[in-house]
Amino acid sequence: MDGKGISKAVITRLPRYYRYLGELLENGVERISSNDLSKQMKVTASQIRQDLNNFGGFGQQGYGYNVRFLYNEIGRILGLDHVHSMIIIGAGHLGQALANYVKFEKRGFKIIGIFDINPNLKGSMVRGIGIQMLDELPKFLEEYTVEIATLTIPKDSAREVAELLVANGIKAIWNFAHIDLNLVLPSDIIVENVHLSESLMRLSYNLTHAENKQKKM
Amino acid sequence: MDGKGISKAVITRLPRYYRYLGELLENGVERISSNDLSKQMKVTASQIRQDLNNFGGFGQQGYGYNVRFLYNEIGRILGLDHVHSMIIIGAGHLGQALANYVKFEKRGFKIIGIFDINPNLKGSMVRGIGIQMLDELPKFLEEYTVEIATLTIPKDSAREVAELLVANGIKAIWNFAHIDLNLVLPSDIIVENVHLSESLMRLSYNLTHAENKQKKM
DNA sequence: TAGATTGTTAATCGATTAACAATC
DNA sequence: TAGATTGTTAATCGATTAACAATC
Repeated sequence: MDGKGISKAVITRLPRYYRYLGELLENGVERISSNDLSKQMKVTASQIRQDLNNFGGFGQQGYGYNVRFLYNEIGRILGLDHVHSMIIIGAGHLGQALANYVKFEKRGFKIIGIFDINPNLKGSMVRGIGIQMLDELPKFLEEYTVEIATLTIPKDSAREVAELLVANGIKAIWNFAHIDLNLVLPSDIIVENVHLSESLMRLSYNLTHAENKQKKM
Repeated sequence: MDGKGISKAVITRLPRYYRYLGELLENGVERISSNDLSKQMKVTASQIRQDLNNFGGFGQQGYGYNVRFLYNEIGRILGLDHVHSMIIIGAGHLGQALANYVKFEKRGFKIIGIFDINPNLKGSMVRGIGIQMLDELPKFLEEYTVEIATLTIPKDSAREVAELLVANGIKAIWNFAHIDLNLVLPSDIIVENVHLSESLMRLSYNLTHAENKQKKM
């Protein structure tokens, strides 16, 4: 009934369910059947039911699913029912953009520190948080409980910094550097990658092969 | 021998192969076998050979793969052998961060315009490009050939703007808004999503269920 | 109760891995 | 030539879809 042995594909779909349910909730929809939801999301009803039943029976025969209840349950499954403290390593454009992204805080991801190695940035404020130097990190991690470290630094220093983070107790890394940290860090460290250039390459691939794609439709 | 009927999973792996081959190239490695590469990438040699053979026989029995050749071939498959012109819609923190990301240009993604609706931003320069107002977009798209539009705007206006883009000839959208544009746009429009909050939720999921995960190891 | 819709088992489909003949 | 390694077919595994009995 919990997160053991759930396939990656299922986990990837959970946030999407959560998003659709949140919208239904906003629109005042009280209940929904897997069939109706499947039409909106363009997936099979069977998949929705299978996915949800990995975590428990949230529906009711003859009724469907209560939107608010299911929304909350998925939120709980995703760990959005409590606050996650976060730091950002790398106060470049991307790091600052993430720090300024209000929506994360609404979802319970609270940024409590920003670090960089560029002395010119020292003390600069980003959304009310002063940028600190990387060598202040160990002391900071002793003082504050931090769950997630966001890595927005160039690839070349990413491994070294990640190892420093892990040595100081960080358990999860949101990694924007183009390196497979999961292959170099201990296996119990959680790494979630956002590789923007790989995303752009997939787009480029689809653009380049658009003619063939068309044929299939 | 080309991009027809290639599965999404394969396409997702191509940029990763490209990255590893690029690193091998930098390190002066001339040739590599699927077996050696599989050890570095932590995938099966069989998968590497199967993936590559979707596009052609790039190797040689008894020798393996020539690194430079394979690197170039994958680059060509991904469409990185020619320049893609790009515009950014939404000059907020994220849009500006992307505009400032030098690496894209090195890969052939050339940003030639930035648009926003905030009149305060009009004329502001980002990496040498002046921010234009959204109502200047149709004229701009008549004048310049633009392949990709990057959408870094709030979800609420994303659909409308995307439809405007499509109406003016845009064929591919790099979408950072939390909406499934592919479901509302014509099916020949290419949409590549980067949903940061969904990535963060997956991280949160793995963090929340870390104990169970441990057990499996 | 009758109708609707879930939860769950069984069938199908597709992707990954293994095996090996072809060949450099 | 002998050894190495690919390209490709066959076997396995896992994920998706279909079907339906259970039940609200």
